[in-house]
Amino acid sequence: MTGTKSEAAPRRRQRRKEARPSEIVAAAMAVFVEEGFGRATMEAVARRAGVAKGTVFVYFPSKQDLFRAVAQNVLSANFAGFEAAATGLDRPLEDLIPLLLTQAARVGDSPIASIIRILVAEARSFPDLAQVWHDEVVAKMLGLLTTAIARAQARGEVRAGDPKLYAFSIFGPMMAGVIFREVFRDADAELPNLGELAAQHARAILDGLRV
Amino acid sequence: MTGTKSEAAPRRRQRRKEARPSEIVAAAMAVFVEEGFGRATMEAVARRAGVAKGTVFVYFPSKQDLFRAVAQNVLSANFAGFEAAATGLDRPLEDLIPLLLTQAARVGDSPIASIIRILVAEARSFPDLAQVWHDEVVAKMLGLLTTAIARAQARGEVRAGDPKLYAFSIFGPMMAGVIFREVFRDADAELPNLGELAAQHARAILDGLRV
DNA sequence: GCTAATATTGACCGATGGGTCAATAGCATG
DNA sequence: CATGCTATTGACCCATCGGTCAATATTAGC
Repeated sequence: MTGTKSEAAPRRRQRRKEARPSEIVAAAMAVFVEEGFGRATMEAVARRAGVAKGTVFVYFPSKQDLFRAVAQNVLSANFAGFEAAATGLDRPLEDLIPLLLTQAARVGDSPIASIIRILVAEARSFPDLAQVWHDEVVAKMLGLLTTAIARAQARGEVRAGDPKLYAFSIFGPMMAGVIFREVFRDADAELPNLGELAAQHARAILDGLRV
Repeated sequence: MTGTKSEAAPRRRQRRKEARPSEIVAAAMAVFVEEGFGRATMEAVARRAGVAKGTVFVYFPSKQDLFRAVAQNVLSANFAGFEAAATGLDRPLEDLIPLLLTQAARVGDSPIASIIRILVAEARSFPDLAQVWHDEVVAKMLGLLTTAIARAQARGEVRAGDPKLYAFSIFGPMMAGVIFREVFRDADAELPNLGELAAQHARAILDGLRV
């Protein structure tokens, strides 16, 4: 920022109305991931986006709105595949569960994990965001899985029990693993390998659910 | 807070050096639980403790230190029982797992759940706290469980596989349930019953782990 | 080029809240 | 009751940061 006499010295201003929002959202995601919501500043977001602070407020009326946009963006971009992946609700759980858990394992190293952490942290401060997140992502996935389990029960493949709670039995360890890695990434801790966890847990829980 | 003409109107000041720290920690816990770390103010903590803001700073040099004290207090108070409960490492997993999961279910409605949420949220901001939490609580419990599983494997009761990852298979769903309830408590969502989850998951995962 | 329209800027504002400290009130001691 | 010690107070300080807006640079149209 200081020294080095300015490299290439491009125009200081540039009007690119179309590109701004996505650029700002991308910058905001990076800052939120690094700093969390509380410590992240709009100034930092602006700097990262190569833009003045005022510009950010032109496109996003408040910090909360910006955060909403980031969350929306990340979630829609990365969870879209899930629904498609699980369309075959009637396929045997032997196929569905490993598929879902492998998908979940990929989440571990993506920005989604950080966004999830922040959402967990700030759910109380953004009740409506928590609601949207629940309705658009969590309830859908949970519903999908629950339905698949219920059908497997109807086919006599899975033991009796509340299918919704079985859904927790299935994805819970992955969620725990993702959060564990998020929280203790910088601590001196042995982090679980999510791929192995997915494979091993899939085998165990499948056997456990059988009649 | 206003009105009602002041009840009992006791002395405005009172010197109780011994009692202050614990009172302040208790008040801080309530405020942190309600507001989260970011939104909690030292003023609110002081008011809740029936004390001036300056007094809080006499006993806790900074907001971070206060938070540290709260976390330390909650964790040590409530997780002490776990170790004792799991002393019988060689008891069959059929006993140990339901015991642990039932314990975990109790966590769901205690302040621990909120503190855990905040710790998850702020782990990046308090690296040393995350380290302590890991070393004092998480690693211990995980180690206990891992050892128990490894011994069960040695006895031929549990299938092959990484015992540490099996530990995630066991407690992961409970953690997911606790966090789910924390995050969506105020959302329009159906919250899982932790007691039922503990019982049902214990049965399923025990069967799944068998050779 | 000239001009109108507007995207962009960054200095500025006001509120918030962590942290300080000189003054003060309660207590112990003789 | 006087006195010294100190626990307690709350007014104050000031850095931070979300948010505003009049000025300005850039672009498009003619």
